[in-house]
Amino acid sequence: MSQQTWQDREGGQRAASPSPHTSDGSGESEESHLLRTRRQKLESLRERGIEPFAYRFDRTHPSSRALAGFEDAEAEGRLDDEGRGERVRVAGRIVSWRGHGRSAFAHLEDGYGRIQLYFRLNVLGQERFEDLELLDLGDWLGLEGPVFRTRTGEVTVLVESWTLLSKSLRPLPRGKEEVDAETGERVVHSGFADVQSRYRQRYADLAVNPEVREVFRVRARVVRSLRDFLDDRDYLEVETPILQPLYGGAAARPFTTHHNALDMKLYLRIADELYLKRLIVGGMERVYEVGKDFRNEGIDRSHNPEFTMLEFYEAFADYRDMMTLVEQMLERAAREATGSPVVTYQGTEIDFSPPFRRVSFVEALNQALGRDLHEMTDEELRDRAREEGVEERLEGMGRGRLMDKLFGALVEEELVDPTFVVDYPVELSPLAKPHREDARLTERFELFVAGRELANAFSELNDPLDQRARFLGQVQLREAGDDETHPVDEDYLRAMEYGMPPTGGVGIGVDRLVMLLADQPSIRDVILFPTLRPEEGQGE
RNA sequence: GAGCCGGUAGCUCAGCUGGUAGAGCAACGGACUUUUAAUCCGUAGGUCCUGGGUUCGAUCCCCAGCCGGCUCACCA
Repeated sequence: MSQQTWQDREGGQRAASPSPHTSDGSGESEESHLLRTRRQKLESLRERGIEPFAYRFDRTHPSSRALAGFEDAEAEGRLDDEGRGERVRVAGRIVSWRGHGRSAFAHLEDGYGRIQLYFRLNVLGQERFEDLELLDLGDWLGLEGPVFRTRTGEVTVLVESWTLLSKSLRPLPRGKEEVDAETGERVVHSGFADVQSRYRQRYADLAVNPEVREVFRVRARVVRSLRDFLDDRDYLEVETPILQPLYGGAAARPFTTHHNALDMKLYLRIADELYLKRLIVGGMERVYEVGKDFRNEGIDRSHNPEFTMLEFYEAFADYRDMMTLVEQMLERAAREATGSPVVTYQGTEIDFSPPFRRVSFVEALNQALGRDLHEMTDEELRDRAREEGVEERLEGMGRGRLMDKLFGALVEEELVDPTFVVDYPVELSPLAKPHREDARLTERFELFVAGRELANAFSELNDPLDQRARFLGQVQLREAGDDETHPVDEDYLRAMEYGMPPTGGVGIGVDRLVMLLADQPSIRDVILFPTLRPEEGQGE
């Protein structure tokens, strides 16, 4: 928003009828005015010999400890004659300011909370008190002084000296808030609410909305809990390629990129699966990986193009063993993230206490269809999918995908409490072992919670001949027009030919788990920097 | 992708049947040495998302587009 642009406009028809509020070429936007004012303060600070960007500060007390320390001292009668507790050195960002002539109150926010500051002319001296005029909301300050309690009862640092740690040159989009005297609720009078801006400028969102920081603390606890759970069971954490010459392990469209030196096309992985199972072949009996997968598909409140997946594989286990593991793992994650296995998600209680409900894929779908799936032709399935409002082009879609679409349309949203859907049709699961009792099915389960898929697992297919046949079946589907089929991976087949033990494997969508445990409605709320269209003038 | 809702000051939002915009907070100047949504006096700040159209006149009505949110459908 340059001055030039403004003048160009003023030169147009508007100039014919100038209003008293229209500036005459010296005009600048409010935003640039705010920025300019702060830069001028920065210059003034330097002129007064104050370095606006410090190197370090010795903090003795996080705000929370300064508050607690004073209250302890007060309770134990350790305050001095003037009612003051120990001297503290605190540091943080100025988030409110109330000037009173020869004194001023402010609030300082740090990573542990907030504490009030009290500045007085006769404590700081004329010069240092006047320097305060060059401070702004958002500045980082280090302060030293004794802690006391004000007449209105708030524990406060009486500032005896202060150091500017970093000058803020851009005002934070901070609103005002108060606590309702009657209800005790926090009322935000205005704030940083524009969803797009909050994701785009997550730094400002975090700075202004403390509850957002808490979401990401929960996220860290969840991920640590998952790792601890597996580490406790002698799993080894590994890292496998993100850049892959061939993608696989899921039905999804990949991102592609290019390596210049090798002059070759590379894919960003859509799943960790095939590499982790190669490790099982190699004798690493229990492995897991937490990392980003990338799928070149739509974005909505439960899908981000890059997302975090946990996959773990255990030799000598089958999918029933893995169900038990998943139950235990999620119960622990819920407890460690929220303190209870029962969490409230968007107003609905969800209980992660084992055992989870189990329903058969075919039975659940048969019930929803009112017919036996196995007696329906592909064409009947397609017609039914169309009736149920599946709006995709169904023509090239194989039988498996049709069933999956129908299941998604008819059954998934009913699955609120953690529910294992078990024994998927073989067409849907090219990497899963055939069911030991019904060759039309595979030993596979998906876990649904709150109507969304949270985990996917199977008794891993370890017969290389069967695996090759399944891959070839996928090729046929691709030729029929399905663009989310699994490609043939010869290297993976070679690995399996060396001999792969029976193995149970699980994939868990970590972002979605965090959504549940942090009670967040959108995946973007649990990803610090979600994928967004670039701002104007950036990117392509 | 479809439907609904929205885009006005740095932030949060008003703006009547069409007469070229207001408030609170933030900012700036002033008063105020225990305030806490501090208060009081004053000042400044706008491509009303973009482009067309209708009209004497459009923030407002019409059309198209861009961006976002929600709901529905789908890939974890």
